[in-house]
Amino acid sequence: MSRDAAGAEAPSSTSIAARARAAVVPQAAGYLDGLNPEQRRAVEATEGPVLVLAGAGTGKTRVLTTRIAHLIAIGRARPFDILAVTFTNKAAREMKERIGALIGPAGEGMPWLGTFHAIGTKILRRHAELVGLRSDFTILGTDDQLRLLKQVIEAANIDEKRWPARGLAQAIDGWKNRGLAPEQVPAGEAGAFGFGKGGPLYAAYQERLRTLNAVDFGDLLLLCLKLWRDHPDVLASYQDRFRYILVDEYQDTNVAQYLWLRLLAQGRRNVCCVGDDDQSIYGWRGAEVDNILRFEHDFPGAVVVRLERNYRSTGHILAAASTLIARNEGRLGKTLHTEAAAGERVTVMGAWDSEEEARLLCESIESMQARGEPLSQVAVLVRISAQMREIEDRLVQLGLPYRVIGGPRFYERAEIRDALAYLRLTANPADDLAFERIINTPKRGLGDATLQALHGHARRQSVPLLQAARLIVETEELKPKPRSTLRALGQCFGRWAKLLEAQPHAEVAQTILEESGYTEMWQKERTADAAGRLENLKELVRSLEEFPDLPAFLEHISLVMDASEAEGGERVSLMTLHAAKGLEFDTVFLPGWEDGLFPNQRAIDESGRAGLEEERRLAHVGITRARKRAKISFAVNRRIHGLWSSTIPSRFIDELPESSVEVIEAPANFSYGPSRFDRQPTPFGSSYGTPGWQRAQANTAGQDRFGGQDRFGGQDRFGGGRRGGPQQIEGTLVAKSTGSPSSFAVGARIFHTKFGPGSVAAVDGNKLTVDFDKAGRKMVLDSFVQPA
DNA sequence: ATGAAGAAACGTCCG
DNA sequence: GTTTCTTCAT
Repeated sequence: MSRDAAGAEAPSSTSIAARARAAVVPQAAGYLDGLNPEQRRAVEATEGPVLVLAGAGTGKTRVLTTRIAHLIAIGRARPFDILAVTFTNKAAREMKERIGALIGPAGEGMPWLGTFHAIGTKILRRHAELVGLRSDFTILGTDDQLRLLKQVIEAANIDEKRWPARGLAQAIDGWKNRGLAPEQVPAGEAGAFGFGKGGPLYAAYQERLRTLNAVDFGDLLLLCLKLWRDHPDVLASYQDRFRYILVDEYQDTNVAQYLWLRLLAQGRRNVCCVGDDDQSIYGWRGAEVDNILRFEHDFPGAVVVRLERNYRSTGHILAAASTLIARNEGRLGKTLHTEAAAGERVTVMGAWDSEEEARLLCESIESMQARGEPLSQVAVLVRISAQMREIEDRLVQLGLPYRVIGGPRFYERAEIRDALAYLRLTANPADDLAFERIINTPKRGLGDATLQALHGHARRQSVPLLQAARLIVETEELKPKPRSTLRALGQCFGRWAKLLEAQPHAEVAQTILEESGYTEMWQKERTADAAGRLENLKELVRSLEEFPDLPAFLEHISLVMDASEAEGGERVSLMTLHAAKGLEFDTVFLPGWEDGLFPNQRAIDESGRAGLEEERRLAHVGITRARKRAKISFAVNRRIHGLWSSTIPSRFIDELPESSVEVIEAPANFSYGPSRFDRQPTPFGSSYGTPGWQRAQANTAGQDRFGGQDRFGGQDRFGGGRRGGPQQIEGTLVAKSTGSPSSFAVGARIFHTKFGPGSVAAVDGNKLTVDFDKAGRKMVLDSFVQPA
């Protein structure tokens, strides 16, 4: 009551009492100020299920954080009564900060704000015994998972060449994403891998995990489900504990996460999901758009709030994005609007090939820089990372500083994983995977033969590898040299473990890395990146200091994927469209809008219309990253898998509203001459989108007059090469790929290891267009197929 | 055990 | 075409 009054008083900050109160609880006052009516509704609808459909740039995080602040401020919940789940650590961190800013230190203690995985871990550690684990279980990263799967496959006597561990990992992840334990996998699917052994292999893998006292990422959720199903009392305690549940990015939840949430939400039913069906771009990772589309059905009586007022982009940008996304059928429907000015139109520009596209794009950035635009407000968003190289090359040439966002993650780097393996093994001598990783890193002469012997010994004595090493050196099984090396290694780990009790763990880590010879290994290597690796190791030791002890650090590191990249600096940002979600920039370049690349052919092949719609959402995400300028471009020729092929402008370009788009002609360039646009599509007002045009385009493309890479050969080549060109280029390509044209004829029956049987629909040199019985139409190289 | 040559991938990527 | 992994030979 009195708190509500305080809220109402807040606007009249002239009152002495209000000012005095604000000095004590400064953030409690006025946190609702500045919310628009819809946002306010989303914040104040505290009871029962709520779905907040938050379009791009509509203040989603603000609603989420204000809602939490509100729940605490009006006394509905204490910080530890609230479960708030996000997908990424970054989002969780951000939310913590913003809540802190709203309600002060009171918000610091939100123990249940975190990623699905972090919270799952926390719950599992408390009840590990109930699902057959010890509470100090280790969490396996992707690389460990793969190594383990390889062992499982070999143990089952299956040819790992034919059935790579990667494929099994994908299948298992897929099952886990759908909440399926080995015995729940549908019979039809279980046979999909390794001559019908997919199911048993999954079971064997889980068995191995159990004996290693380890879990993978999927298990963090799956085992929670098992725990709750087998122990209703435990479930009830959590249902009771979480008075309010909030979920960020609900459109990205997979089935397992959905089940996890639903079990918890069945308690008090105060669940608030925030998301945007138009920004669901992780279907290939198991996300189910359906979860958000079905929310009202799953939670009857749900309040649905739409946030459609956009605070980020100008009118034209919003119009372009909205018109585009309106083509999707599977959506709840929102229309973004803004009070901002119309601003600049979205530009669309064609380039001759990807190299020219990169050049024009970077020159455009350069001139923006000259006009005084900060580079930190410029981003280039590509569909696939392979597009990055050409753009990077160009940026380097022009001397424009840039950074790549979402590159290899810190923890995934080899040196970090090696170092972590040392730390893991010190903390947990039973960590066999860590042992295998470092037994011969740095090289110390312990090769396959030694490892084999160790494995045998470990199995016979049923002890972990490190323990086996200590035992085996007392026998005659090994030759003298490896025996003494191994003895020394075993003693090292014993010593380090003791040291851990006596010294600060960061110092011990430093000692471990030095005494093991690991740092020395990189110091001796004089390659360009060795220095960077040593720097990363230092960073690792430094970050260790932020944790109370080594186990806490190891847990953190296994859950935290990205060491937050050093922000700031005047740099152009380069990233994939996926990595761009949640970010915004004044100017956004969107290159590579070509059918096949974007929308990506594979997405369409594998998921049909759903795939196309996801690609369209990706386009929508791309455009809505821009505050002031969105610049789309495409190339007419692009090298795909090393072969030059002609491309067609993305169908998405045609779907943009003409009134918000401006078609830019590439600046005239000496190497082309005035006739360059003769064969260039004019994106608007012509019929280039028609099948006929596309066929015409595809046909001429087969006989390109000049190969992209030779374009700069000068006017001589351009003028003279017009007639002689085609043969020359064709010849080069064929010679470089296989040496002979395809021996397959149209109509021939073939077999492809990945796609199975099919019949040849078209032949182009050594490229075949094949209609596969199962996989549909695909382009493949003839060297990958054999006669059926 | 280490380097060179050959083969295969090459879609997006969080925890 | 480029990169990365594997395999083979030394």
